[in-house]
Amino acid sequence: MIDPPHASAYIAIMAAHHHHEHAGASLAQAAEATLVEAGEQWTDMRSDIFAVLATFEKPASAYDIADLVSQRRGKRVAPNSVYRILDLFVTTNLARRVESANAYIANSHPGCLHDCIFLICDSCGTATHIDDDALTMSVRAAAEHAGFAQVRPVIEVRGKCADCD
Amino acid sequence: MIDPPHASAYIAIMAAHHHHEHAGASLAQAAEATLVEAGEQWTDMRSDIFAVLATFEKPASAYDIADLVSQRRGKRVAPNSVYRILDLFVTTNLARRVESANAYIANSHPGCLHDCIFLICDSCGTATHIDDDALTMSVRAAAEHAGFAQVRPVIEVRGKCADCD
DNA sequence: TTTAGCGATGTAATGTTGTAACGTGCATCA
DNA sequence: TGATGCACGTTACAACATTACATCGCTAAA
Repeated sequence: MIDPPHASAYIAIMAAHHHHEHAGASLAQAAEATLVEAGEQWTDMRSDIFAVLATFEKPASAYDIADLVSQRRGKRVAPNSVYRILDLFVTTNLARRVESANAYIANSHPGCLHDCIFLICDSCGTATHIDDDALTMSVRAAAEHAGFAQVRPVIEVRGKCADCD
Repeated sequence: MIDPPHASAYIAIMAAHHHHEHAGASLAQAAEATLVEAGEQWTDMRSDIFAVLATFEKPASAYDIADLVSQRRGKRVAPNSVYRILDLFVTTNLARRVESANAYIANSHPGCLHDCIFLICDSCGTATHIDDDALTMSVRAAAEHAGFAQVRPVIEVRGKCADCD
């Protein structure tokens, strides 16, 4: 009477569900296109912040980003400004906030919107993500069944990654 | 080839899976028993902090708790002390940290350990939780499949609750 | 060509959340 | 009675986030 875990289901999905995993310049281009598509401007500041964010493979705090962008520009950029732009990125799906790390990470496939599941290593801090729409849809369904609307799932898993284990 | 959402599955579980939902004095007793069981002391300070935490129906920040406990005792209790005890509560499963709110909430059924899914209303801040072991096990399985160990899922859903919707 | 409006960014201050380091009091037990 | 261990106190600070307001540059209407 209790469903088995969905391991087999998500393997099938991972195989079935292909989308572009951008990196480097390709990613920046995709990000720019997405922002413009959303009616927003792709400014130097936004470009720099996205570039810095994209270099991280672990979630980056707004302050980390502020420091690096400051270096890059030879002029102090206040956390404030970074937050503004990160918020924009999050709302336009160019970046994600990792709640359990108070930090942000670039979305490697902007334009393609779905909930994703982050895996964050407690040792090395690196984050990967997996896309399992069946699973995230189930979480949404459960929340909606409980009377929630305008649902935004936050699904993160802390643990030890394969390298650190 | 893609599993349907598990709405029906979790309904079955909610019906099948009964455990005590404590409240008030009963909850405090259960908390005390659990702490002692874990080889820890149930001190006045811990009792006060748990009592204050349990009065909230929305996640409470360590600072909120510090203020109320300070009032209750007529003497300033530093956030520091509150954090120490909250950490203890979290490790002993008397309380949970709500990552997306940087806050804590009493576990209404300590002793019964499983991952739970929090629903937090963006309007009124109230939090409820649902227990869907099939779903949380699936999340665990997905993370483990990706090579993660010592997995600790963080599953929270932000949205509008039925009252605020 | 001014100038009013608007969006993006700068600046400063402040608020909130979380930790580190070290000291004190108190119980237990050799 | 002195050593040990644990709980808690105190202070300082680090990290994360927001608010309010100023400035800059572009563009569109006067």
